[in-house]
Amino acid sequence: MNVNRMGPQSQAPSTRHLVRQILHVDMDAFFVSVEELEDPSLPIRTAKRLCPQAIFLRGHYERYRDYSERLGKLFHEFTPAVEMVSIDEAYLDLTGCERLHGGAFRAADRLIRAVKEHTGLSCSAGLSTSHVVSKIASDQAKPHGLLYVFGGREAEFLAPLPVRRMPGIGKVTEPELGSLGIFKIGGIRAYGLERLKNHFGKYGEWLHAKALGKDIEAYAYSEEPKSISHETTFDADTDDVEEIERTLFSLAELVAMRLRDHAFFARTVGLKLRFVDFTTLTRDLTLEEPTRLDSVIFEQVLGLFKRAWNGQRKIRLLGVRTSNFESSSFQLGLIEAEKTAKLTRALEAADRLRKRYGFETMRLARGLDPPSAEARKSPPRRRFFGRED
DNA sequence: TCTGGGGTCCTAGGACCC
DNA sequence: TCTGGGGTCCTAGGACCC
Repeated sequence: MNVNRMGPQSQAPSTRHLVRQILHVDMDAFFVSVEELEDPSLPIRTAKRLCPQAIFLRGHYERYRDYSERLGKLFHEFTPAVEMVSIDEAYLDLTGCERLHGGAFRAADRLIRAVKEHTGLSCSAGLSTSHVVSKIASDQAKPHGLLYVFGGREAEFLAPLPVRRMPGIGKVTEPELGSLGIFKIGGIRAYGLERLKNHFGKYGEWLHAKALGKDIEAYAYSEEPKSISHETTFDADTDDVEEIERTLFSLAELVAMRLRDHAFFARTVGLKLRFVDFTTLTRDLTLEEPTRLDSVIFEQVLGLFKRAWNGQRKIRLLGVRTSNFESSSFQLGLIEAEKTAKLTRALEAADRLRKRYGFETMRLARGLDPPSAEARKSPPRRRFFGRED
């Protein structure tokens, strides 16, 4: 393992004064590595080189999630303060782990070895006093390395790096900074807080703090999602109303299922439309009555769609989004409440079947494809229980 | 690179209220 | 009647991330 250190080449640092020690762990080529483990015969490097997106798109999400969960468990053996921020990435707060692990640096080193040992996967990690710096450090440490940035040396570590390395600076902000003569992270700091604020508003403050290696937001990572959405791009652009409605219904089903899974009611439902020419629009609607029912979401989104589309331009992509969650619905009239509860129970039963046998086993009539000429002649395929194989 | 799907956060304007 | 200022909620869009 490559062990790089920023700062004095002395021994591993002490956490005696309880300086915050944030570790960012990032898996190396996660999807590809999992595939290799599962099927070593796969000439995956060649495939990846030829077609970098293919593996990701056709990937095995279940498989990746399994590995991700195993990693999460392993991380928890080091500290209870684990934030999985994506399927292959986590922050661990190692502050004050002196007694248990002999210091954050040693813990980080052991963690990287443990990941390899227990899952066969390799990862990289950055350790510092803040989330931003650790994130950038883990990136610098790749592959299979650990980079520690000593407390007090954060800004110095960041200064020579190109601005694009900073998470939160993308393809729009990079040239904008460039037009101000700022190319390195150190340049952000040198430009000065006031001028940054004049130019970028609140984002200017954010930039300045990040350039010094400081976390600006509390990083209060919440387990609960703020929005749930599904979208799909058609194989061929379409203006076929039936196909559009069928698709919206399917998307509404997927979204509603996940709402019930989280025990959420959504107050706001939204539509996303992308036309042939790639122009994209969104429409939101806030309901009086929060919902988690497929049919309600579908009806509302369909309404939005009808108002937003004049039938002129063909459609490339449709999306259904819900947000503004509440944990319970408003008080309904007694009869209404009973109906809704019944319907919800039925849908939840359907959700359980779907989980067990796959989403396709249980579809409401609206979302199903129309029967093909073949199917109309022959007996219908059974879609309720189990698969046919 | 002719462009997939799931998210987060921010801004800005308008409606509405006091 | 015209005027002010502040606050909240809603909606649309955009930048960015993995």
